[in-house]
Parts: sequence; structure tokens; C-alpha cells
Amino acid sequence: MTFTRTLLLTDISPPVAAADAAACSSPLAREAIGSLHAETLARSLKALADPARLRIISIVAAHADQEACVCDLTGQLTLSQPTISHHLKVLVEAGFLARAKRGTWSYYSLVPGSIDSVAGVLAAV
Amino acid sequence: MTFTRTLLLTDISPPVAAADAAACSSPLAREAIGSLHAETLARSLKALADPARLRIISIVAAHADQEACVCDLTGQLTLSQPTISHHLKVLVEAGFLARAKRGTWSYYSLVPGSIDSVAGVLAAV
DNA sequence: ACAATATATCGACCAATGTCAATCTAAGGA
DNA sequence: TCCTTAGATTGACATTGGTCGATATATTGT
Repeated sequence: MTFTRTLLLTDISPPVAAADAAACSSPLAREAIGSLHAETLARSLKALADPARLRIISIVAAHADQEACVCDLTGQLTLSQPTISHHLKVLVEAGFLARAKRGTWSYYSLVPGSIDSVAGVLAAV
Repeated sequence: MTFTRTLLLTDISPPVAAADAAACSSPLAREAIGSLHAETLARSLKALADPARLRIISIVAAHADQEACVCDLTGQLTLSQPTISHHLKVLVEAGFLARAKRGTWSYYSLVPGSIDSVAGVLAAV
């Protein structure tokens, strides 16, 4: 890329596309997301893209105080305790849940806005 | 589920939780999502949870006519043509893209509302 | 018909992921 | 102090998933 002036969209006359674009290509209305942005969003979506983890989030969100202990989860999910613990870790590391240990019990709460944020970013892709 | 009358939230007095709930549990404000719903949403999210596929969707959406040919993608993604073709297939099967073959070229377009729909469902989990 | 091009499919490979049994850690109660 | 219980960690395993090279299919141009 050695051009001193960036090729603008308005520079493209209908029949001719951008320099390195193929003949079949149509004009762009805006920029696509960058690869870095794509990787960040993909990481968040990967953390959510599991039935057990979605149910965990939903169970936590369904509680009046937006908080659930692990026993709430082991009771409703037909998964072993270590597996549930693993999913919780994934969700905490992805920034969707926060852990608070009180006595013997661990309580998990939703990080406010974290889900909505991902949903918003996704809708803007 | 053989109860004739559903247990209402207002039936639960503060100190006592639902029948099979543990001592650490707090009351629910609403129902959590069902496992079927969770699996459906997870399938959609899995299709989106990949950097290459997010970029593909973004590139398609960035086009003025919401349509891109494969050559647009091979030019921008540093992935082999078979790999891109694979990702396109995943996105079509998940219902996010539609394929239209015209002549030698295949054009992929966004299925209107499909992304917003997932974003909306996700935000409601 | 033939050659060239665009895209899809196949087969194989390696990395990442979900799951569980076994074990470890920490907090409470007797 | 010891036992019990809640939860996290570890290690192993099977499955899924992303990638590419090779090949197949289909369409256009000569």
C-alpha cells in the first residue's frame, strides 16, 4: 500500500471496483470489523456458546438478587459438580460472572451489562 | 409435574425457599430458560463464535447491497479458499447467510434479522 | 470440445473443548 | 482435633472443530 491518497468509495465509478477487487465485487457501504475486534468478540461468544453455560447464566439472572450459589446449579443441571465448576470458571474468566465466597458457599452473580454489551456489539457487526 | 396449582413466587415466605432448594439458596424472580432453548441458542452462538465467521458476516454486511461474493472474502481473509467455503457453509446452515449462485460466482447475503434475533434472545437470557 | 476459472467437497491432521472420577482445599460443627 | 460438607483443581478421555491440500463440479470463453 504505497498510495498517498486513500481510495475513497466515491472514487469508484459503477462499472469499476477498487484496485485489487475482483470483477464480481460490489461497492462497500462501510468498513468491516478488524481481525482484532473479531477475535475479541469471538472469545466472548465462545464463552456463551454452550447450553450448560447459558443455563447457568439464566439461573443466576432468574434469582431475585441476581446471585446463585453452586448448589442452585448442581440441583438443576444434570452435570457433575466438577463440570459445573469448570463452566463457572469459564464464565468468570470471560467477565460474565463474578464470584463471591461467603463461608462454605460460593455465590455467583451476573456482571451488570456484560451480556447486553456482547449482544449490542454482536448486533453491530 | 402433577401439581394442579403452580407454586407462585408469592407463596414463598422469606425465610423458607422452595421444597428441594438448599439452605444457601435465594428465591427466584422468574423461570430460567429451558434446556431445549439453551441448546438452540448455543447452536446459533457456536456458529458465530469464530473470528473468521464474524469477519465474513461483517464483510457481507458492509457491502452496500448486503451481498458479497466469495472473491471478496478470499481477498480479505488470510485463509485458504476451502476454509472460507467451510465457514460459509456453517453460516448458511445456521441461518445467518443465504447463498445465491449467479454464473460462476456465489454471492452470500445476510438473512435479514437473523443476527439481531440472536442478539435479542441472548440479551433476554 | 477444450481450457480456464470459481467454488464446493473430501480426507486427514492437530488443537481445543466438554465431561467425569479422583483428589485437594477450606470452612464449620461436634 | 477430627469429621463432614462445599467447592475447586487435576488428569485422562472422547469428541468436536478449524485448517489445508487434493480433488471434484460447474460455468464461461475460445
